Formats: sequence, structure tokens, C-alpha cells
Amino acid sequence: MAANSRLTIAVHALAWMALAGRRGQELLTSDQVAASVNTNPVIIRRSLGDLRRAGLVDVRHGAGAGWSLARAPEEITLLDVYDAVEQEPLFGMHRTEPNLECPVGRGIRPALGHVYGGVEEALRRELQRTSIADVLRQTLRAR
Amino acid sequence: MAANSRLTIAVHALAWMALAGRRGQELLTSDQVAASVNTNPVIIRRSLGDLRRAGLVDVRHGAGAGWSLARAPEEITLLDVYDAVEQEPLFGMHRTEPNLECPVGRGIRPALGHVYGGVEEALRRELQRTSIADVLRQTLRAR
DNA sequence: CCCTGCTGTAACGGAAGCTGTTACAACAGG
DNA sequence: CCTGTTGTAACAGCTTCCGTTACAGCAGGG
Repeated sequence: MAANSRLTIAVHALAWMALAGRRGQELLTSDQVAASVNTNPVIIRRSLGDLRRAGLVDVRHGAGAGWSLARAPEEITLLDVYDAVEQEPLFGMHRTEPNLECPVGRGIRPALGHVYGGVEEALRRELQRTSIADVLRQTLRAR
Repeated sequence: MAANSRLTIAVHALAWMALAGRRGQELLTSDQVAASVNTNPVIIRRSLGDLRRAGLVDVRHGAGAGWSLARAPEEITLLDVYDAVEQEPLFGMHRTEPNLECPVGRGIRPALGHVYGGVEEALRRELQRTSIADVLRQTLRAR
């Protein structure tokens, strides 16, 4: 499985913003976030751009610009983040159309679509159970 | 997300083998399976090789060679198949180590590991609820 | 009204994974 | 021994992801 790190990067950025906000610093630049994640600021801007389009963060331009949370950390679930940064389905179908003259080839895709839908639904339910505030709490507890 | 089709290919192959077995043909060659999936026989051999290592299918060499199910279709769950063909975790961690001088950078990985573990567990529970026989039943129902 | 600092995004490159293809050695029934 | 099939290596094309550089655009503050 592809195992990309987009969800991890986005959650890390949000958790860091939540901690900074608690310390009185509402506004962070992509450079400041990138310093904690240890990556290039453009990666952070791309990720936070996805989150902005989903309404999870706000951005300010001009001098004194930066990013801030659009909601309280308790109100942002990992499902919100997942929807913001991932679009591909979990499991791919056949790359080439199966043989439609075979009874299995003819019916397998809708059948699998149904099963895969149930799996994704279970995944989404689980992601919804955890908020950015939960992640931050567990993060600070781990010493 | 990468959305590879390995689970789909493997389940398709197993469902087709289950149907052929029900029709009295226990043994299928990789060419015959490839004809239903509509792909190259080597792809099928690679996939069935994973399933063989997991003990889900048997193989016979020599003349009259081919593949057969090692268990009844009711006894093979999609979780068995998933474990046989996927090894990467669902969500990747940071590609480069986060900044350990930041409290979030220091604690985020174990915290996320815990959350991701719960999500994978939910996914596994759901995959376990469906067998190859279930998939075949739904496949033949869809006309 | 300009200056400055940051965002938004395009363009590009390297690395890795997946799929598909060819080729060929190994194996085992008949 | 012959034949048909498996097992696997090697390779190519394609795509995605991550990282980097570059630069236009925006908006507060002086």
C-alpha cells in the first residue's frame, strides 16, 4: 500500500498550531510549522492549503501573515483531516476492465465496491473518534 | 493514497477459483485465471504466490499443473487475503524525522502510532466479516 | 504609496512503487 | 525423456510522492 505521509504531516501541523495557540501565539508561518515537522515550507503550504479549502484553518496575507486554526482543536477530528488531504479510495479496482464474458469478471466490481464501501465506512467511524486535541494530549504525555 | 489493486486481483482470482471448483474444476492454471481478470499470467502467479505463502491456495507443478483453493471459500476471509498481499501500514509516518526539540515533534509519532493502530484494527475487523464465498454470492447476484 | 514578508503555485527532479512484458530455469506427471 | 506449467529475474512505462527553486500576488505598516 502506498503509505503516504499526508495525514501525518497535516495532523502534526494542526497539533503544533493548537499548542502554539494555547501558548498565546495564534498565528504561525509555514516556516515555523516546517521547523517542527522538519520539512520544506512548501510542503506545509500545500498541506495547509488543503486544510484551508476544507475550512479547518484560516490564512492571513501581507505583512504579519500566517495560519491559524479555524475551530477549537476539540472540534477538528482526524476524519475532517483525512477528508481534506486524501481523495483516492483505499483499495483500487482492476486497472484494466475484467473479462465481461466471465460471470466473475462481470459482477466482481460492484460486489467489491460494496465491500470496500463498508470498510471505508468503518475506517471513517474510527477516525472520527479522535480529535486534534486528543492527539496533542497523547503527544505531550509521551515523554 | 496509492490505491493499488492487489487486494482486488487476489479476491477476483479466489472467487473465480471458487466458482470453478463448484463446477467441478478444482485446478486452474495462471493463464485461465488471467483470462478472467484480463491481465498477464505473471501478475496472477505473483498474486497467487503471495496467497500460497499464506496457506490460502495450493499449487501443483509438472504436467497437469495448476492452482487450487487450500480451504473452503467460506473459510477464507478478506482479512486473510489482505494480510497475504499487503504489508505496508495504511498511513505512513514522517519521511524525515521531525524536530525532536519541539514537544510536538518529540511525541507525535508514538501518539499517531497508537491512533493508526486503532484505525487498522477497525479495518481488519470489517475485512474479517466478509468471505470469498460472500463475495462470490454478491458477484453472481449482480447482473 | 511603497516596502517588506509571507502566501500560492508552477515547474522540475529524484526516488519509489505498481503493472505489465519477456525470458528462462526448474519442476513433475505421463 | 517430453511437455506444460510454475517461479522468478530483469526491465520499461507510468504514476505518485516528496522536496526544491523560483516567482508572482497580496496586504499591513511605516
